[in-house]
Amino acid sequence: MKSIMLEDRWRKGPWTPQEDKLLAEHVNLHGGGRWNSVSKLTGLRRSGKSCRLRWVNYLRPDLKRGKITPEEESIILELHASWGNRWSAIARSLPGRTDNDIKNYWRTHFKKSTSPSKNNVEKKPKAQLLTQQQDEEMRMTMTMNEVERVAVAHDMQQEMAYVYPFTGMLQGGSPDGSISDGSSEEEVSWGGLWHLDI
DNA sequence: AACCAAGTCAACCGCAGGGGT
DNA sequence: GACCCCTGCGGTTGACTTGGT
Repeated sequence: MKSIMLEDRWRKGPWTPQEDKLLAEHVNLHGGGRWNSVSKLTGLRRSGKSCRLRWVNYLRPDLKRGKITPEEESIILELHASWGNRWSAIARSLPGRTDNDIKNYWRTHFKKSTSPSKNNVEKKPKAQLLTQQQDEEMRMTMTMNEVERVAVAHDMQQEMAYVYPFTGMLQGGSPDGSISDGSSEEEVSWGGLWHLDI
């Protein structure tokens, strides 16, 4: 019985706009981290893990939406060749993209056609991976060709365009003072899936 | 128009590592 | 030093969408 109640403690499945709003407001007020306390402080019936994932993969204001560009794709290819499936590390080199984005992209675009390079990517102690990662990051910044530099600069511009509407919402609410009134374009990107009540 | 396969994406799970006690 | 808790990561799954027949 008790285990059933414990399992029942956390809600699962797609997030509702209300939950998103609560989480975004909480992170806006208190910052990220301490995810396990989020449910207590907000009343959300979501695990800390779930909250963190939702924030990182969807609500974060600096997220870039839309398709992976050819420039980003080439960066992914290069970094994956060096690092293998270190998605979070690769994501750090692609501002606005999450490890989940990249992982999904890789799976759908490359996994079938090319077997991932496993050079340098055998299981290694984390510390070793970190040093290698730092080396690679250094190398990336030094060897990034001109096309990629332009691409990154371009991405930064695009990113700003994405960021501001969202940060505006998160930091002070949307111009009309609400997360969504259901009529804004934002509502579209907030997902048609979620129009279900808790 | 209906069906099916492939593609896409959000979310969950299990594990490992780090920090605090 | 051992233990516990929290966080982050990578793998996987399942629902939904899109495109082809």
